[in-house]
Amino acid sequence: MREILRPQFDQSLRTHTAKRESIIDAAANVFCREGFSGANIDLIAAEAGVSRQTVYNHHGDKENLLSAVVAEITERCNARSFAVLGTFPDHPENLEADLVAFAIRLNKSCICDRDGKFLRKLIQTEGERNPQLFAGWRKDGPGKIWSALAARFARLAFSGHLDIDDPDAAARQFLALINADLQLPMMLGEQLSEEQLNASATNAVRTFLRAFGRRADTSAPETAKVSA
Amino acid sequence: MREILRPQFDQSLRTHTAKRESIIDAAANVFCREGFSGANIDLIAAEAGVSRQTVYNHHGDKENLLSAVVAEITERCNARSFAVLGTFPDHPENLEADLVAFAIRLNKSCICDRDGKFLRKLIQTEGERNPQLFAGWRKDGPGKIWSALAARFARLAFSGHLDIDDPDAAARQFLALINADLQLPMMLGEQLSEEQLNASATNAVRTFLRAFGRRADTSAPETAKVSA
DNA sequence: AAAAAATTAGACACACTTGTCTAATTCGTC
DNA sequence: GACGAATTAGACAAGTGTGTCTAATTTTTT
Repeated sequence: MREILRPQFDQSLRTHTAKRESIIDAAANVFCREGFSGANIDLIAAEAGVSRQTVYNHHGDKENLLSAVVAEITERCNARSFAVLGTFPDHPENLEADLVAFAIRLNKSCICDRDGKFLRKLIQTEGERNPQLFAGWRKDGPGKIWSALAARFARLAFSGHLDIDDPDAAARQFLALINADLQLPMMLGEQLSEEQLNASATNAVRTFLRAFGRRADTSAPETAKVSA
Repeated sequence: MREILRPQFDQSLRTHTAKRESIIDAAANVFCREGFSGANIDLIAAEAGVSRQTVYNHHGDKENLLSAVVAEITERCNARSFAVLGTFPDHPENLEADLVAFAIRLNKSCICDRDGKFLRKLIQTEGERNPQLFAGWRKDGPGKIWSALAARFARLAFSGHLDIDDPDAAARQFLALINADLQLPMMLGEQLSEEQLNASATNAVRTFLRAFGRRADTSAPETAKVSA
């Protein structure tokens, strides 16, 4: 039933999966724009450049198509989040600048991009009606990312760069702060400019460091090299 | 055509407006649960305890009903927000405790309540398709509330209770912080417990004051009167 | 080139929803 | 009790969307 018996030439496989991708992509766009009830399979098919029957051949019914879309986007989103998490400044040269750059990366590629927007929107519209649809997201998404980020902050605290009591809370607050200025435009579906992303991250990190930065760093920068 | 010629006895008016309220209320619930496309007028009528025809008599078509619902909820939500804003601790006895209590009030009656949830959800689902539907909310809602809150913080800074450069940014960040821990459960439609609200506000205010509290207060409280 | 598989357009049945209409009924007012 | 307005249940037409089916066509493999 799955993609079987197609080992020798991948020409068809390529177009086959290309169509599959195309359908998922179009479905994501339409679901995101119109919601589940408002989404029209004919429109999805047209937008994907395939016939309606092909959509049904690939994914069964509408519910199933939604599941496939959510699974796909969740996976992409999580992968990108962890990739960005890997660029966390564990050994910062300039803590403020490094955290700002990290925040911008995080916002750009995980929160403000099409997939992030799609997931937020869909979780809010369909999350209550269909909770197990997002069980995977819930499990591997925010939970793991938050604690991973908390671990990074804890390490920065241990190495003397930050002064943090509760790393988990600090991680959540860091994420909340870097999105503070973007919430409203994102809700209204506006496209965020480079300047907005920059300003938001800068504001956020400045406040974050006012709260969690080493007090010594502000008054005596030459005595910064302290702990191992 | 409007509600005219009904001055003498308000019995009928009461039931009339009671039905109107009931319809708006039911419609809000159903729109919120199912989205606009998914909402079913028959279901709204049933949930309001009236016949379908009565719904049409009161509000015309579905689009119109949505407008009425949004207008009603927006008004309620804004009114409540400004009411809570009136309880801001302008002359705090215990700044931390007062801000925590204020944050809890704000979350409880403006953000985590049914109306707040409804507005967020609906703005995200219908805001892009129908922006002028939320023009009123946009104009009188967050914009005014944010600047009003910023003015309060500016006053606290002026009176020496806080150390704030940019009151607007501080206000946005305050709001972001007090919601940091509630975002996820709210997205998933979970009911928030008293403990969660409490902990979220406490965490947020602690961080907010670490960032914007008078530095002097921690080390040398007697030299607090500085700036003019 | 032939066989097998996938895709396509179109028709189709079925269900659902919206918004209107009508006739009967309830309700408040006089 | 009688009148008028509002409400109700139900039928109704029109439109829309889903999911299936078929026959023709294209694409891929042998």
